Amino acid sequence: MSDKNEPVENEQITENENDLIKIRKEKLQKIADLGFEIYPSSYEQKEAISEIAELYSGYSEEKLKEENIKIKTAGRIIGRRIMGKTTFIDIIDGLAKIQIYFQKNKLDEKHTELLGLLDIGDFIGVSGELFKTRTGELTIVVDSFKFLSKALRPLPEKFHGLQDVEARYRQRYLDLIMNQKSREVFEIRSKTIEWLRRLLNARKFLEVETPMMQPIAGGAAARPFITHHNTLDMDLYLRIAPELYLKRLEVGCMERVYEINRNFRNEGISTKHNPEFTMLEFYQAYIDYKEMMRQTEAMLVEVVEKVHGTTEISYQGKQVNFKAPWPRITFYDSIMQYTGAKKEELQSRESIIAIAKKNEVEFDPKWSDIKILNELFEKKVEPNLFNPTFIIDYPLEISPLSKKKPEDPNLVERFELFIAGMEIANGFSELNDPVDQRHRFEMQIKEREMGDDEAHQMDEDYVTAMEYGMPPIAGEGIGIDRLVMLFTDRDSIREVILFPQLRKN
RNA sequence: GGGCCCGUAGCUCAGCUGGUAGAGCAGUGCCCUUUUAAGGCAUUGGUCGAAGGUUCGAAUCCUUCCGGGCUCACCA
Repeated sequence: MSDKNEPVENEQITENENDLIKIRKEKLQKIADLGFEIYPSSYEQKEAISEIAELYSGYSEEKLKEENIKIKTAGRIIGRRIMGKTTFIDIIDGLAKIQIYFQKNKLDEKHTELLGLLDIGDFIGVSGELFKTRTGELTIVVDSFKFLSKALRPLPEKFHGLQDVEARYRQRYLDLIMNQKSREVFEIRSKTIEWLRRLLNARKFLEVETPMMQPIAGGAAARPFITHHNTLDMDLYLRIAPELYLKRLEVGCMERVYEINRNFRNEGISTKHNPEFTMLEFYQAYIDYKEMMRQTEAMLVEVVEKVHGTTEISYQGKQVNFKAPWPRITFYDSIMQYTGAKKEELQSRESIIAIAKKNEVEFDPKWSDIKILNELFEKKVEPNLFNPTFIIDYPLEISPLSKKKPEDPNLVERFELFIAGMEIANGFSELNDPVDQRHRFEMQIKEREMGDDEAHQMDEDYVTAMEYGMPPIAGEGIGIDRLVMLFTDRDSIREVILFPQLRKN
């Protein structure tokens, strides 16, 4: 913190320390006084605890005795049972736990003292033979051990673990030590992303990285974060989507590209929204949104199978069946289906308002017809879409970057994928007509002038790129955090993000 | 941002129709060579989120602020 080494500061730290920390510091000093290195730099060739468990837990007591299996491993102490001349210690390496058995008559005087100076939370390296205790637990009986690092602060309680939600998010490291479930969430998160990458790579997609700091924040309807570059003396926006850059790459004949990274949206925080969130966006030339849906379906089914081992998962007490094919329902049909409205009732403003009232969906009279329809969709349709469902053919007005349907220019070739009532993906046949694109941006600018600060800005540079010629493309964004929520049965996005955004404390 | 709920020992929690703070775990000391939420005996530890107010007296009642959870609004 300070490079001045002011004694005042040291005193303050000491004053703030409670006895538990003081005692642990004294123990560390005693360990040093005994001649042990207190922060040694390595403990090499150690075996993973999870691998030891995997390899040998099936062995019988007799077999272990015969084979004299020597083990060297290391980890953090999370439990200790002292019984006079013997001590049992549990250590973990993040994936698994193993029991270590110390016998005083096998240790020299210095190591006996060292054993007494260990605390829960400390790191040790041990070597010894494997055996099974009376109760059948795989255990290492120590013939030597090494002190590796000290925990000056005590870990949370062993039985209840760390329950305080705020502490679990702010001090995620403690959550990961104490709560195996939490650790598993991030294993599944990693696996999910790994499999998405593998499947895309197998389909000859190229992984790319496009700017996270952009002069115009485009590609989605959202308020951006603003930042400033000092040397260039210019304001930049943290990206709300990589979309317009990835499509510039399509102009550059990169036919299949994808990017997995963070987007930033300066909006409300909730159990389903973190200001920074992870999206997979991918674009493929020469296909349309229908083919994109087929590929999405195939890919997600495979990811679920790889990550979960089955296509049926349980989410918040309900079953979600990923088995293909997934239903495709048009935006308007879905509203009719769940509100009981007839087709002609969705045509005029009066009847749309009547439908909203009949379905007890609140709206602002200033809203456009489309916005009221969208509200009907979100309130009456979305919560019912539990098994994976594609909603297709959205109104033009809310889709400024997608291609019109040839047979109905008021609709676009767009789909959104809903699972467990959550929007998981959004994709469309990409608009590649630069004249139409400029016109759409102009429509958005009008929206912006009417007070919608989430409406899209004009991006001349993007239109210019398109004027050089853009092939037919379909593109899609998949919300990784929400997908992981599904796979881990979590109802809050904060449970699947290691360090979710919180107020400063 | 609105509504409801929460903040007490390192951790998990009691105590809250006002009388000045408790338990379990962790810690410390002693006993214990197959325990596993080990056990037994003893024991340390608290600006009761912060600041005001009411009161003879506030962890408890009131106000404001800080932090969190759920929810509504906005969004993915």
